Amino acid sequence: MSETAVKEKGPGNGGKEETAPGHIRTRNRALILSAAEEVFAKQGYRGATTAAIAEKAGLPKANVHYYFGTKEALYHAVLEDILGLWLGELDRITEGGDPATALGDYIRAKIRHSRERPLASKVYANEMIRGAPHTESFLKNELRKLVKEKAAVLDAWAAAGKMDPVDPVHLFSVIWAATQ
Amino acid sequence: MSETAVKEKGPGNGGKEETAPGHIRTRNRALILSAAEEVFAKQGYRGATTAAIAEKAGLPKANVHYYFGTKEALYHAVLEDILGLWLGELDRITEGGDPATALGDYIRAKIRHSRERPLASKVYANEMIRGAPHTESFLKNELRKLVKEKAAVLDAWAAAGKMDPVDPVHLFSVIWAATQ
DNA sequence: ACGAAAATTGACCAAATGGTCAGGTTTTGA
DNA sequence: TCAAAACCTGACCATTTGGTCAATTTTCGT
Repeated sequence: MSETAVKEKGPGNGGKEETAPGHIRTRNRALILSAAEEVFAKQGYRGATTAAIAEKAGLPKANVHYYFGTKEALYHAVLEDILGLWLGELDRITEGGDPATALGDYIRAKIRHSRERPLASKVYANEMIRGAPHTESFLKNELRKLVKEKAAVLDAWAAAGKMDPVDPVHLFSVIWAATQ
Repeated sequence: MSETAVKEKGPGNGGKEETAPGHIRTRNRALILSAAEEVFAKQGYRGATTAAIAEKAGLPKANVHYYFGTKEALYHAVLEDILGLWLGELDRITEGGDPATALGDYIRAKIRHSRERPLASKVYANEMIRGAPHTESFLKNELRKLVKEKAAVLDAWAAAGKMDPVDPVHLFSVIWAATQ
């Protein structure tokens, strides 16, 4: 066919549109991550298929692999999103405060998150049922920095006699397990 | 090879052994169900493979299919075991008692079950995450009788003004969801 | 406008998996 | 003892699934 009007592309391109550099990458990754969260939540890791995720994202399967490589890596990315969000709430925990109050606040915030983003919560519930095979590696790598910060706070509290010493990784695991 | 001693069979056959009629069937089904519960618990429905279940049961895969037909049917049987156990505890719920006490007792018993048979609990946790696709059919078929009995009790309580009327299926679903 | 980089995707694989089956062995009941 | 029923299982098979690739188009920086 002779191509007369080959303009018109993906989703509703009116006239003006963002022209950011990595724009497409950003949008598609978000699209895929969102779809993946939903499918992983409902089907579990093995139950989720890259094809299903791709369809839900409105993209061909090969595109999913283009952006995330493997299913494993995609799952990893989804978990990173979730854990990052949950750990982000830890900002409020500082040496100044008191452990009981701070942790109480944190747990409340965490429960609110579970309500507001139930899919994320379900993904993590599945992860825990399987024995949380990725979580430890996470807290010791990607999120190590944040964990170390908060570990310092816990240590300070313990040193000040405000609480018993605990392993932060273990503490968060328990909290997350309890707030499913 | 010329076969000299073709005796010796499956698992450790010493000398004397049970001779019940359906003995083999009973033992192997139990073996498979137990293995299946473990694998379904840790891997979820899709994650569980019939090969893994067979290996854990110490039997060839074809044998698993011989006894249970399909993976779906095996999963169904595992769920039936679990739900039967949980509903069995309902014996204590009779019209004589008082709703708050009886349900309180039941919930306590249910929580104890979760502690004593964590695998069963995990299987059901997975089932609920996926939206409990089998549960409704269960309560309306295999376990219908028991459910109807208890529904009668609940109705009697409601009629006697001891409690608000509720749909029993919904009530149990909520309790089970809450006691994960 | 133009070449490089990024993005897209249909067509393929190899491996994994649920399931089948025919032929053989063991149990069981009479 | 003997035939029927139950049991066993290696070898297959069809489908599904994660993943790859090369050819093509689109976007981007200059």
